[in-house]
Order: sequence, then structure tokens, then C-alpha cells
Amino acid sequence: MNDTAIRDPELTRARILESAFELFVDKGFAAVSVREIAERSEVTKSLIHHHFGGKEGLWEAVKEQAFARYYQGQKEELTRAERPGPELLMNGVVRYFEFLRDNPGVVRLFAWAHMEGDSSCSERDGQLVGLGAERVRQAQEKGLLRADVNPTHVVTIFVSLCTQWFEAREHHIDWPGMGTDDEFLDDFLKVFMEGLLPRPDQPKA
Amino acid sequence: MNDTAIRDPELTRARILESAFELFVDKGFAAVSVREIAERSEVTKSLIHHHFGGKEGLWEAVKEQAFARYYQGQKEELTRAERPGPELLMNGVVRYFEFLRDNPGVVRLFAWAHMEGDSSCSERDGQLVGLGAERVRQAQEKGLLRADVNPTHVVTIFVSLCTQWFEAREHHIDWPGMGTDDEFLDDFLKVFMEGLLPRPDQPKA
DNA sequence: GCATTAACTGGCCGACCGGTCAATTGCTGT
DNA sequence: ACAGCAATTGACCGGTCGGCCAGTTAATGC
Repeated sequence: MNDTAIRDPELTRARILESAFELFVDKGFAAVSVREIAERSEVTKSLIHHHFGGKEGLWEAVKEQAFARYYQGQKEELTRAERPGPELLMNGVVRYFEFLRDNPGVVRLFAWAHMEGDSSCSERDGQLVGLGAERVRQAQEKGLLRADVNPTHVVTIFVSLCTQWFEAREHHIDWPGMGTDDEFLDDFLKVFMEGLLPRPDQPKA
Repeated sequence: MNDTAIRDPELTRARILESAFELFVDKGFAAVSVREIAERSEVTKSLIHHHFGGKEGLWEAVKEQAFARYYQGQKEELTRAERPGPELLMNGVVRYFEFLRDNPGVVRLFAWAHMEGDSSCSERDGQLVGLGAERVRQAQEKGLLRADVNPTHVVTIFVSLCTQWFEAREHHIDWPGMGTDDEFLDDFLKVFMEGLLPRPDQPKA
């Protein structure tokens, strides 16, 4: 009657994914209804089912789209051949920090996924941490980092810190005395990197 | 007919709160139904409404019960008069770490509350961090801790690390190379306490 | 003992949930 | 041109949601 009604399934899928992403980020899986997503992306509920098989399938697709880029980038970062040492570690931390800062939606989606016990995330996380830990171990062997700490713990420390900073950002950003993102990163690196220096006074406690 | 049907509103409230706590911890607010809670605590749905005014009211009551003890304990800890310094800071971290280790349900409930943007939590958190930061600042003035880092950031670092460790515990606990709770705490204290020592080489950069 | 109050029950409500299905409509290959 | 297929629609399903209300029953105060 009125509209030309052209069809573009790719665009439709993309619109659904985007709306779903925003809503899931905001409220989590359980608190979002398929109707809500349909309304925001201006498609019918049935169409979502057609493209993604249902609410669960859409949730998985949203997570996959959001995390794929992250995992790929981090993996490339970590397998890139550079000589390990404090600078490499620090650069890794900075890049990780900046990625989270620039992708707050991904951070929150990650948090929701973790809360509901998503296992595929933690498997891939584990691989990334393993790669990072290996780089730390190499640096320890060369005497560039103190050797009396578990390399996996070192990676976990800075990943946890970056993650928690941005997960709780909206809560603590206006606490008295709290600095900006960059100021926090500076302070954290100051303490962390110097705490990781080889111990010249007592090389093997 | 059969049962004596004695009434104990206190116990009833407690049973409801306990069941609700377990379910909310497990699945979060949105994914738990009032019927579920009623069934587990062996009362009727209506009775929950009678005692707590509804699902939302029960959620608030559960959070309050879970967090009250935590906030009180931490506040006492932080206002106790001890001379500030590295040992006090380290003891505070250890006690906080152990509290989270011994109360995994509270950790998860906290995480859910944070995700859905609970503001009363973050207000009280802010007060606690403020108290801790003041102690760090005093230690800095006395030259017991390096003075070129923001005290609020120092506290945030420790809190974030403990929090994130236990929030993500089930995911990373069996990653290759990952140690136990105590081993992680040891390593993390090693790095940060030494990173926080006053800089003798360059006292004021 | 008897009235008042609070604890407690079962049933019901309208709203919304995710999912299904038959039917329509626009593309696409031949 | 037309067959086949995927995209898309709207109506409908059984089930569950949180909440409400009228009634019943146990404690409590006088």
C-alpha cells in the first residue's frame, strides 16, 4: 500500500544485534524481553526468532559479536614477537586498560556473562592469561622481572585491576579523592611496575 | 486437622530471607521468581508480600541484611586507632581478603547489586574507601609509604583486587598455573607492598 | 472470655513472557 | 515469467509473572 518494503536481511540482523546489545548491556539477560528488543530494532518478535532461533540464541550471538574482536586483538597482541620485559608488560597493561576504557559496553556485557556463569568466556580468558603468563615467565628467566612471584598471578593482578576499575567506574568515579582514568592508571603502574622489579637487595629470598 | 500450626513471624521472616538470599546470590534479582522463594522457604507467596511488601522490598531487605554486618565490621576496622603504616595497610588488606573468602554469597550479591546500579552500596563503599585513604595519607605524611601516589587510588587498588579475585574465582581457579587463594594473596602483597615502599633513590621525583 | 490485631492461606487477576505457526511478500536464479 | 525460497508479518498459544484480596486462624491485650 504505502511503503516499498525493501528487504536487507544483513542490515536487519545487524539492527537486532545492536538493539539487543544495548539492552543486554544495560539490564542483563534475564531482565530484557524479546518484545523489548523487537520494538527497539523495529522488527517483529517472530523475526528475531527466525534469525537467531530465540532469546538464548540472540544472547549468544550478541556475546560472540562483542567478544570476538576483543579476543582476536588481545591474542595478536600477546603472540606478537617482542622481547619480554617490563616495557612489554607495561604496554600490554596500557593497551588492555585503554581497550576497556573505549568499550564500556563490552565490559558490562562481560560482567553479566561472568555472573551467569558463561564458560566459553572463561575458557578463552584462560588462554589469554596463559599467553601473558608465558611472556612474564620469559622476562623472569632473563632477570628482567622478579622471579619470586607466580607469572599467572602477575597477569591476573593487572587484568583484575583494569576490569574492576571499569566495572565499578560509575560508582566510584565521583568519590572524593578519586582521580581520572589516566591518573589511576599512572598510580597503579607506578606501584605495580616498581613492585615487580628484580630485587637487587635479596635476589633469592 | 493434622498440625499444631504454631506461629513464629521472626523465624518466618528469617526463613524467607535465607531462601531469598541463596536464590538471589545464585541467579540475580531478575531471574528469581517470588514463587520460587516461597516454595524454598515453605511459605506462601502472599506471606512474602505481607512481610516484605513485594519482590523489590524483599530484595532490599536481603541486601541490607547481607551488607549491614560487612559495613559495620569494616568501619570499626578502619576507625580503630592504630598508627598507620605498611603493617596496618597489609593487615587491613588481609582481613578484607579473608572476609570475602569466607562470605562468597555476599561477594556475589554485591556484584549483582552493583550491576543493577544500586546506589546505597556505592555510597557506603565510598565512605569506607575514604576512611582507608585517610589512613594511607597519614602514613604517607610520616614517610612510611611513598607519597607520590593518590591515597584513594591505593585503597581502590587493594579493594578492586580482592573483589575481582573472588568475583571471578570460579572461572579462573582451575586455570593452569593459577595458585590458591593464599598464594595469590602472598604474591599480590609482595608486589604492592614493596611497590608502595618510600622511594629512597629518588625521594621526590 | 472476648475483641483486636497480625500471621497466614488459597484463589484469582491482568499483564507479560518466549515460542509457534500459517500466511504473505519480496528477492533470485533460471 | 515463474518457481522456489528466505524474509517478514500478525495472531495466537500455554505458561508464568508479581500482586491483590477476601477469608481463616493463631497470638495478644484487657
